[in-house]
Amino acid sequence: MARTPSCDKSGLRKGTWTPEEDRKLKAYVTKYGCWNWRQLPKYAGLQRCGKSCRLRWLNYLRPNVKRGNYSKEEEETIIRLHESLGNKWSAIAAQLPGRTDNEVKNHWHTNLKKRFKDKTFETKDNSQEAATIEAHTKRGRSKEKEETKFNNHNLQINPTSPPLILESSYSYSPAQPTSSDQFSSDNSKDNTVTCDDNSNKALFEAFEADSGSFWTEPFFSDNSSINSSNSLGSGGYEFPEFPFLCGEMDFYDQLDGFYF
DNA sequence: AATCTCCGCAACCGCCAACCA
DNA sequence: CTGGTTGGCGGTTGCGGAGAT
Repeated sequence: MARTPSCDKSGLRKGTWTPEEDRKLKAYVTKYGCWNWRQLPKYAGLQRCGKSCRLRWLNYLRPNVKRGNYSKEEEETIIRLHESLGNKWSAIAAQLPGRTDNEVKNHWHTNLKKRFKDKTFETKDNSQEAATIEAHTKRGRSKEKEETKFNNHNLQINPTSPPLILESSYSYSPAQPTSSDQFSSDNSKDNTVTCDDNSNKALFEAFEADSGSFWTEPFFSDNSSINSSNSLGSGGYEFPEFPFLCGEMDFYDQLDGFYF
């Protein structure tokens, strides 16, 4: 199912994430947010590249991520959006609360593609269009612009597609919160941590439920200049020296906004 | 029971765009 | 304007479980 753990030449681990790595990453991101994916593994005590951490968090550890068990409605949505957008998995996933682009993509390739292809041949008697779709799923990324062109055209001519509200998969929109959009992981740019109250609580509760030892197992036990004196920390928890006091908000302001 | 084949999916890779100094 | 850095995205890979032989 997953890749065998190994190391690359620079000593970074690759392959399957261990429960311990998951715990560290989840704990760190929950606590500090993802201020810089590149630097994060270093401070989280992980021997992973930043990209790997980001992917693991977004696709697996992030709160409210739904796994498996696609409903009929979800599958229809994927098919319909794919028909209009093409392989814009992040855009499609944004319309499916709790689903990630990677999972939508996998589900498409493993389940829906065949079904969609069959359906296209059966209902439309439009083999040329189906062939085009089939072809563009086989083409590589170099043909992306061509695909976009194709899909934009398709979007315009498809009267059954409702207006799409495209948004970042992970951005939090106060006006239209969804379960997948409540938590903003993209705060590297403005150095803010945004999250609504309910998801804060859910996030923390979920986190506490499956990593109860976190508060007594620090990332680093040395050089801690910050002791956990906030409302959630138990006595004795030590944080690493905080590497990023950012912009207008300091770290504890962020934490306040993050948790409650 | 052993071996083979297929398939699902987690994770990696490379490219691109945005951002910043 | 330019070059470096970073995050995001989509395509692809390959491990390992499940079913077939």
